[in-house]
Amino acid sequence: MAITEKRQEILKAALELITEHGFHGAPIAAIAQRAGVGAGTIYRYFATKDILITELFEELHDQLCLHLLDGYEAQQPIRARFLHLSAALLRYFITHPQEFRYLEQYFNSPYGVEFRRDKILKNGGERLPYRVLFEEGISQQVVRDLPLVILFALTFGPLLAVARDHILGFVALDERLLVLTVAACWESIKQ
Amino acid sequence: MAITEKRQEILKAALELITEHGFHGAPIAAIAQRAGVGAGTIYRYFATKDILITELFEELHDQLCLHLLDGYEAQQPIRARFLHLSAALLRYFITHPQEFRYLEQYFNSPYGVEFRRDKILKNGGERLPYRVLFEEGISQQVVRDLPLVILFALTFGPLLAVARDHILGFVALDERLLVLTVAACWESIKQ
Amino acid sequence: MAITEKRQEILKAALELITEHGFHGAPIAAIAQRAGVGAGTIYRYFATKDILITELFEELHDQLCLHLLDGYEAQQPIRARFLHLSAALLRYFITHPQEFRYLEQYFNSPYGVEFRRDKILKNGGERLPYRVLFEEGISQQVVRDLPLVILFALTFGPLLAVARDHILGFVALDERLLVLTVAACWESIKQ
Amino acid sequence: MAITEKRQEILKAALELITEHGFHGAPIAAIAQRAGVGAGTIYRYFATKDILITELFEELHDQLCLHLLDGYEAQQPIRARFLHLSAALLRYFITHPQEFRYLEQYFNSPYGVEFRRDKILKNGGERLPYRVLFEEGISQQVVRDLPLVILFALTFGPLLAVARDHILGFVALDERLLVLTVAACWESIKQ
DNA sequence: GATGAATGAGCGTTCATTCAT
DNA sequence: CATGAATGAACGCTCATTCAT
Repeated sequence: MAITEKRQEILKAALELITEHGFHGAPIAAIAQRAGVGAGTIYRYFATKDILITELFEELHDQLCLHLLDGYEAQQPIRARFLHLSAALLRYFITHPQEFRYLEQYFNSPYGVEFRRDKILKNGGERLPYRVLFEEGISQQVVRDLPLVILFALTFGPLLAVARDHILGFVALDERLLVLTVAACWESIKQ
Repeated sequence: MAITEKRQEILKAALELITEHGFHGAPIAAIAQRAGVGAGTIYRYFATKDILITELFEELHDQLCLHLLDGYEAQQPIRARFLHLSAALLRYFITHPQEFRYLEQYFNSPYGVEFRRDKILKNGGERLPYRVLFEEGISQQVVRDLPLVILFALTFGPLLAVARDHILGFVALDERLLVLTVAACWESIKQ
Repeated sequence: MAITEKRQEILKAALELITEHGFHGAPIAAIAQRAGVGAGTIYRYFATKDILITELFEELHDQLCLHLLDGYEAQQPIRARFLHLSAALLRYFITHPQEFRYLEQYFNSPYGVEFRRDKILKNGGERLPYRVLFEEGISQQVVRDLPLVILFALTFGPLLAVARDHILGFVALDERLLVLTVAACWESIKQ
Repeated sequence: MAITEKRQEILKAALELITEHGFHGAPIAAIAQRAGVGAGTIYRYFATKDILITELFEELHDQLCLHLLDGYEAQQPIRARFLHLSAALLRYFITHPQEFRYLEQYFNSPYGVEFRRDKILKNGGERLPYRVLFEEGISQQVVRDLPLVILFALTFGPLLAVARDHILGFVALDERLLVLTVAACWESIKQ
C-alpha cells in the first residue's frame, strides 16, 4: 500500500465511523482497525486526533468546492449563478450523505466556529464562490444590502436544514422540491 | 438551600459548563462543583447525565415557547404573526445567548433528531405555533405550498444561523438588521 | 408501629433483598424502602450494615435451632436422634427457602468463617445439639471416631447441598428422597 | 514480559486478591497493581471483570480435572475409582488452598449456579468423571439408586466441607484422616 | 426518635497517546 | 516505517453513612 493510499484509508475509515457515531464515538483504535492499519500508524500521518478531524474536514470541503464549480460560469447573471450553486450544493449533499453529515457535524462543533471566523469572514474565503457572488450582487443592487454574514445565513441556513432533513428521512427531496427550495432562498436575498 | 433551589443550581451549572465546553467537556464532577453540591447529589435529581441534559433542554425549550407567545395574537394575519414570532425568537436568542447555544447544541446532537421527529413532525407539535401558522398560511394561499419540513427549514435555518453568528460576534444584530432578516425569511416562504 | 415491629420490618426487608440480590446487591436505601422506614432509621437499630447482616443471621439461626429441637427427645438412641434432627433440618430448609439461602450465603462469606470458629468448635456450640450427639455417639462406639469437624462435614455437607439443589430446582426432594438422603448421611458417620 | 506471561500475572494477582478479599473486595485497580500492569491493560486480556472471574475459574477447573485424571484407570471397579478420584480431589485442594478457595467462592456465587446447571446436570458433564462413575455404579447395583444430584451432594458436600475446614485450620487433615473421610463418603453412596 | 437529602470515596471501564520491538 | 500492547487519567455512577430538620 502506497503511503498516500494508507492516508486515504485512514480518512475513509474516520469518515465512516465519525459519521455514524460522532467524534466521541469513534476511537482511534476503531478507525485504525477499519482502515486496516495499526493504531500507532495513524499518528505518523496525523499528529493528534484533532488534526485528523480537521484535515478530513478540509479534504471534504475541497471536494465540495470543486463540485460546486463544476459547470459554473462566472459570467452568468447573479441569479442564475446563485441558483446553479445552490442546486449543486443540495444535489451534492443528497448524493453524498456521509460527507454532508461530517461537514455538518464539524460546523456545529467548536472546530467549525474557527473555520468560519478564519475562512469565510476574513480573507481567504475566495474559494467558496458565494462570497464573490454576494458582493457582486450587492454592488449591482440585485441582492439586498445586508452584511455578508446574514446573506450566508439566509442561504446556507435553509439549504443545510433541508439537506439534513432529507438525509434523516423527514422529507423526500426530489428534483422539483429541490428547485423550489433553492428558488425560495433566492427570494430571501434578492433585492 | 431549598430543594428546588438545588435543582436549579445544578441546571444552571450544567447550562454554563455545557455551553462553554460541550456535552462531553462538562463532566458531572465539574457540574457538581460549579453548583456547589457533591457529585452524588446530582443523581438525586437526575437519574443519568443524559436525563439531566434532556430535562435542561425541556426547561429551556418551555421558557422559549412562553417567550414566543408573549404578545402573540392568533387572530392577526399570517404575515404579522410570522414576523412577530420570528422577531421574538431572534430577540430571545440574542438576549439569552447561553440558552441559545445550549438549545442549538441539543438540536445538533442525536437528542435533537429524536425531538424533531417526535414533536415537530408528528402530532404534539402544537406548542410551537409555527406549525399552525404554516398550515393556515398554505390553506389561505398566503404561504407557498411546500412540505412543512421545508417551511421550517426556510424559517429556522436562517434565524438560527443569524442568532449564532451574532452571539459569536460575526455580526452585530441591531433591531434594524433583525427586522430585515425576519422580513427576508418571510419573502422565502410567502406565496 | 412499635419499636420492635420496625426492627422486624427491617430484618424482613433485608432477608428478602439479600436473598434475592446478595449482600452487595441490597443497598441500605433499598432495604429501608422495602421496610417502609427512612434510610437513617436503620442506623438507629443497627450500627452498620455488617451488624445488620450479622444480627439477621443470628435471628435466623436461633429460629432454625428452635425448629430442630421441636419434638426432639434427648433420651432416644443416637441413630434415631440423628435421623430426627437431620430430617427436621432438611424439612425446615425446604419449607423456608429464603431463610436457607440467607444462612447459606452467610456461611459462605467471611462472616461464616468466624461463626464456625466461635460457635461450633469452641465452647458455646451446645445450642446446636449435633455436637452433643456426636460426642455421645463416639463414646458409645456408635459413631466413627473422627474429629468433630469431619463429622459435621459428613452431615451438613450433603444436607446443605441437597437443600440448595432442591431450592434451585435441580432435584425435587419429596419425603421419600429426603428420608433416603438422611439415611445415607447416617451410613457415612455410623461405626 | 511475554504476552502470555502478562495474562498469567493478571490471573495470579486476581486469584490472590479474590481469594483473600472476595470478588467485591478485589478491585480491578488492585489486581492491576499486584500484577504489575496498568489498570487498562487488564481489559486487553479480559473484556470485563466478570469475564476475568469466569476465565480464571475455567483455568482452575481445567487444572483440577487434569489432576483428578492423573493415574485414573477407567477399568478398575467402581469403588476403587471413587476412592481414587475423591482422595485425589481432597489432596489437590489441600495442596492448592488458594485454588480451592477460589473455586469454592465461584461455586457459591450466582456464576456457580449456572455452571452446575449447564455442565453437571445437562450434557457436557463428561469431563468430570464422577458422573460416568455414578451412572455405571447404579446400573451395576453397586451404588444406591438415587438421583445424580443427590449422589453429587453426598460426595462433594463432605469433601468440600472437609477441605475448607482443613484450609481454615479447623482440622489437620493428614493422609489417614483423608482416607477415612473418603471411605465414609463411599459408605453413604454404596448400595 | 425518625427522616431522607447530601456526601464523596470508590468502583468498572474507556481511549488518546506512547514507545519498544 | 509500522505496529499494537501498554498506559493511567478521566469518566459516569453507586451507596454506606451522616446530620440538619
